Amino acid sequence: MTSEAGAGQAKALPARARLVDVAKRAGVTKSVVSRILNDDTTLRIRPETRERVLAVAAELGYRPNVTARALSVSRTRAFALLIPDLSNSVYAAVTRGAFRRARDHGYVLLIAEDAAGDDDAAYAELVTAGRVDGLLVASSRPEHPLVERLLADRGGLAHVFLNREVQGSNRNVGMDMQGASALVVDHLHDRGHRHIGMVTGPLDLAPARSRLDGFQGRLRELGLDDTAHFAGTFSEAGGCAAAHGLLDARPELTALYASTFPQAVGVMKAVRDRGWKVPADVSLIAYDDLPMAEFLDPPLTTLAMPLATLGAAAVDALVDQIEGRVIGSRQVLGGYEIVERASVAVPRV
Amino acid sequence: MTSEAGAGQAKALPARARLVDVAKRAGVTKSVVSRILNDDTTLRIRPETRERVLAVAAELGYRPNVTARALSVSRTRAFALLIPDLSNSVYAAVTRGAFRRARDHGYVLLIAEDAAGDDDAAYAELVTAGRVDGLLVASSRPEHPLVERLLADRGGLAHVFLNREVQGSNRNVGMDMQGASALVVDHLHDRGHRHIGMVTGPLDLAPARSRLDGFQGRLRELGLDDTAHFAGTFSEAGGCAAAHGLLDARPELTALYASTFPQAVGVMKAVRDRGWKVPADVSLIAYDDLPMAEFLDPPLTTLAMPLATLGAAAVDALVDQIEGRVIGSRQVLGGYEIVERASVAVPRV
DNA sequence: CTGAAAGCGCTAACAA
DNA sequence: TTGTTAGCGCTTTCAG
Repeated sequence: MTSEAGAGQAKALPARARLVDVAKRAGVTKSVVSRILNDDTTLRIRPETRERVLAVAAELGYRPNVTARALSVSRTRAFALLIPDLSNSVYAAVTRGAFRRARDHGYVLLIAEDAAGDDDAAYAELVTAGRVDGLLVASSRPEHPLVERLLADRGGLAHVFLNREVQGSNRNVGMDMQGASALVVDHLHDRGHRHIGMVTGPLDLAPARSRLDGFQGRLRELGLDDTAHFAGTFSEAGGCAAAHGLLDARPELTALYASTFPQAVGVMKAVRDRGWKVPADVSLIAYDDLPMAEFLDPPLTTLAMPLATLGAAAVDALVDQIEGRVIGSRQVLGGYEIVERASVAVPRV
Repeated sequence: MTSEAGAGQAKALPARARLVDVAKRAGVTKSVVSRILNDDTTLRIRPETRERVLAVAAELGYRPNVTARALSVSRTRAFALLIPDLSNSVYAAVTRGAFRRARDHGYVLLIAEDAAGDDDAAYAELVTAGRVDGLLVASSRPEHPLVERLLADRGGLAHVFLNREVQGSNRNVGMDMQGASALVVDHLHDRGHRHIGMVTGPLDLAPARSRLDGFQGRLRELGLDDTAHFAGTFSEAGGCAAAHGLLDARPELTALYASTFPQAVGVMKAVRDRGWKVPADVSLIAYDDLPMAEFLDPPLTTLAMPLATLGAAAVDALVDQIEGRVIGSRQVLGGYEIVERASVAVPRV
């Protein structure tokens, strides 16, 4: 056992060393230690003193108390990432990217589920209570009370919107969902498909809308019909229902693009329900890639998006905002690709 | 610079009201307001004063600064839930249960991914830095550095282990995985199966072991062979490989029990690989239920576990620990059930 | 019934 | 090159 804290406390546990403990033991004052540890550049100090302080800090296993520091500088060095649905695996990648980057910037990333129904529970607990310096909002609910609050309260809390366009917020960070969706169309077109339909998300959600725009845009450029699409919730059930609706209305379709992985799973069920087969009767591509894709029947061809990069970019934007640098929307360019598996084939005859 | 705040700052934003602001406006002192707001029972105060204070607090939208409070009482009123893999949807339910209960107890729940490879990043950031009062450890890694740290550092940070047995920790909170696994066996047995195999997780992980124990125990009670099991990682790939291994060695098996939802998806692929069908050739049940189960082919029969209850129970245990009440391991009893879909049939002939 | 004051652990002017 | 001191916003004895 090392440190053993300090003097002979009766039967106290080896309490955590404080700044003052380090200072005393090193024969200097708190402020010196503080400045050394935070490597204050304006500090002129004798190298030996610095060494001594550093040594003592290490010996005592000193770790600053973030609470005290936060109170002092009114900065918590924590961000919160609000995600709408924890059970959606896709957010895991975003989270990891964001977490690492935050760490590099010296921030912790707290994850919170911003579930509908909980109202602004997460917001209230974290933000209003002053636990974080900034917010990464990945929620896609359109009339989210939080959004209005954030927008109204300019100059208030730093924040960015992730993967969605909040009009006039000037704080959106996104990926090129449109370009990626166009790539899906190209992929299908290259393999001979001329009747392509899309299962979208609820069209009042910006991300759903963007994917559709990219899809339709390329279709038009290609001189193809762009009217075959049907909305469903972002879930297996939503995908299933939408696929049925779409296929009922447009039996000529030979390929489908699902806006979401779970929706794609629902689509697969829908085509089975109709006694069809993927890809013999309809080809299918899903937005977002997950390990599970490989194990579906057939293995699902997907569009892998640069999720971790998105998370990291969002953190960068937030840090820029906090440190008073430029604030503005940004996009992570490229980084997406089709991962071919077996759900796409040439169109049936 | 003094406190000042309230006074005529040049172009200051409507800064957040502090305790002292409320106090001044109500014509009392900080301490009174503090005691009223925290409803200190030892406080004897004139009802009208109390009303006035409450009114002013509401009017000013006063929200205590948690940082300051934390520094003062050395309690953050936050817990961290460490989960091993954010992309595993199963944790979402645990998280929700824990979050709500924590809220009821007046705590926020911070979620962190305790990924292998990040080493103890999450631990260091949250715990060592003193951001939380307690830890809910759902990680299942066996030789986790964190576990040893927690165990060694008794009297240190409050913590519970969720859904796993850490020997001698006396801080485990779990579900009846054994009873649930026995129920799976019964379900299969009732439908005529006599040759039942199990795809387990890595057997050095306690949760994997418990499920196997329950499975084997009931098999033995039923006078059946209990030796058909094969381990794989907790993933689609692991399930697939294990199923192949198991079926190669034991072709007589007519039913399989997968320890995990992703594994079950892998198992389904394995049986397809072999040109077999679920459930005609082999029946299949998965531990854990997810919405997706309904949409697989065939819809997967699952064992739904009381995940939210587990999360809540873990929080209760943690709170008990912190408030100096009994500490001890506990189990949430029952709460599990088979949700029948279409992956179980009578044994092939 | 209410106020004064000390202090939680740290940072940051300002002195020396 | 280092020390002093005044807070950050809140809780909590202890007085009055």
